[in-house]
Amino acid sequence: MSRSTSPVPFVNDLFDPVPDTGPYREALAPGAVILRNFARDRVEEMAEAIRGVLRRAPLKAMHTPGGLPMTVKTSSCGNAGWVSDEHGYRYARVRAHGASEWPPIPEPLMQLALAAARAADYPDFVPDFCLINYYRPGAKLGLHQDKDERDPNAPIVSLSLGLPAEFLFGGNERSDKTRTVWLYSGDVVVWGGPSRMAFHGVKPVADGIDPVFGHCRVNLTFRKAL
DNA sequence: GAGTATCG
DNA sequence: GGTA
Repeated sequence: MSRSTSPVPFVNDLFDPVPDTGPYREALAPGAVILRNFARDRVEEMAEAIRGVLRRAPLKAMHTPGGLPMTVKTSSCGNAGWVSDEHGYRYARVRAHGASEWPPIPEPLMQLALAAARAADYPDFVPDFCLINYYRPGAKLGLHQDKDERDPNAPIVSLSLGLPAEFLFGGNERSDKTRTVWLYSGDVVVWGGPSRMAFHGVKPVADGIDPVFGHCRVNLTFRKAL
């Protein structure tokens, strides 16, 4: 009960803890589902894979097309890198002159994305790109759509790691009503079909300590971008 | 346009 | 919600 509404357990939970649940599905919207605890047993493995990517493609603070800095830092792996600057949002197949290629999607991450897509009834999904979003406490992401990918039939697979966060999920228009759900380390959200272009965002992340990630939240979105 | 302020 |  406390887990589904707040990251802070009731005092009673400390004395009479609710047993951890295993993986289960939660409907979010038509075509969209939350796979609770989907990667819970593989969080350390995910962390190690992410560390490997970030060594080769360090996190960077992007700016919006309007020129203002984003609070979230990003990196990329797969066949492109996500770029936001004064020219807009885009996927860059090649890195800046002098830089090596984007690191490939690590195999454990790829396998997790494929399994999650299958569990969410998108069995044909094969991502070619993964965006790494890194949130320090206070970082947030305003309501937006993922609409720069070539194939609108491919879903988005989103893995949450580290500190919990409130995720906003709306409809195809910015003014549509949004649902707010807490996402915890190891949860996966998949949206596609009628929800593929749904507006979504993340509220400012509250400080805390995650046993594996410490004072940060890391979100991975797997996409068919090219 | 994944940001923010301000106005109506 | 539109505009800057």
